[in-house]
Amino acid sequence: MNGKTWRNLKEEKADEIKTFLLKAGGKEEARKNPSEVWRIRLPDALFTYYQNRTLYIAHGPSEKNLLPIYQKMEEIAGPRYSSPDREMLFGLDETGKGEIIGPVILAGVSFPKELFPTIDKIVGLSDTKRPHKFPYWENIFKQLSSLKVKGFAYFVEEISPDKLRKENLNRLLDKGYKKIINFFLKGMGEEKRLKEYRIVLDDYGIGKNFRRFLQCLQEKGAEVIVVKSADSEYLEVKTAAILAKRFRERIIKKIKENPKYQIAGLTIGSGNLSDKETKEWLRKWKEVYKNFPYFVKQSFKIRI
DNA sequence: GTTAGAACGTAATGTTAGCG
DNA sequence: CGCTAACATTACGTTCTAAC
Repeated sequence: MNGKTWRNLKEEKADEIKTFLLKAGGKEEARKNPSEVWRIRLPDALFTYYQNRTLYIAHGPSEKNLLPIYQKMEEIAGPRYSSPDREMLFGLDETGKGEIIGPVILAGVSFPKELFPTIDKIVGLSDTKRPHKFPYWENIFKQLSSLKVKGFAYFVEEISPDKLRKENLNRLLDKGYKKIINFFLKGMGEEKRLKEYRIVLDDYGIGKNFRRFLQCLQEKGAEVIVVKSADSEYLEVKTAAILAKRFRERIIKKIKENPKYQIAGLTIGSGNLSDKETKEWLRKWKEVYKNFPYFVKQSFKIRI
């Protein structure tokens, strides 16, 4: 079973979608959980609407028959993301802040607004709020990469655990994002083109200097948006989040598969401290080798 | 297999009581 | 009066559980 999630779907819109699904041959089934509002089954697909306004779609291996239904649903509910109001969209996001293993990865993506519907199809319904195996991220990444010829571009920055030990995380994020933006500015040639851009990033606690830099971009004509949980509102930020995730997962995978970094049958696990395998690996590694390898964040103040 | 929600981790930053 | 330690809040995460 494959799943897709549609978040922040308003009650009225959900009602309209329900009516439409029933008309399209769906059969309403009994709620199986107090958090559910309704569930409707179509051939090879189950639509469940939850009280927190999430519509979850569980479907079989082929979703070809569902495409017209998705299309109709979008017509009813409107776009899930803030519509493109500029020619070019530019989103930034990071991943790996809360993990003890591996770097923090920053990503920036830019694409022309014409690609918005295409990218929406690729990442719009993808489920990024829970863990997935590497091929899940890789598959999305490959689809996005194929859009390079049509103007999709990305840049990735890495903050190593070593850097994190010496400097404030948020200031490193400031620097990393600035670097990414400058790289793009160079790529676009003329700053005049800033007028075509909408730049969106998450509010992680931006520093004064970087804020000034962003202000400067705004004065030069760019639309700059800094908001909390930007990835659920802006497609360009969600796309950047996926890219960051893919690059981080690739690094984690390489470490995990390296026999040099396995001990007593243990791998590094997910890299998060709440992962029992990660914690056990850290304990064992310290016991045997005393010092940790380069990819362990010494900045974390925990005793193992 | 899914959800919601809480528990459990980190870092950074905002707030405030109280000490010298 | 100013500084600082302690507490609270807000981000980022994963995992567990009850309910299907």
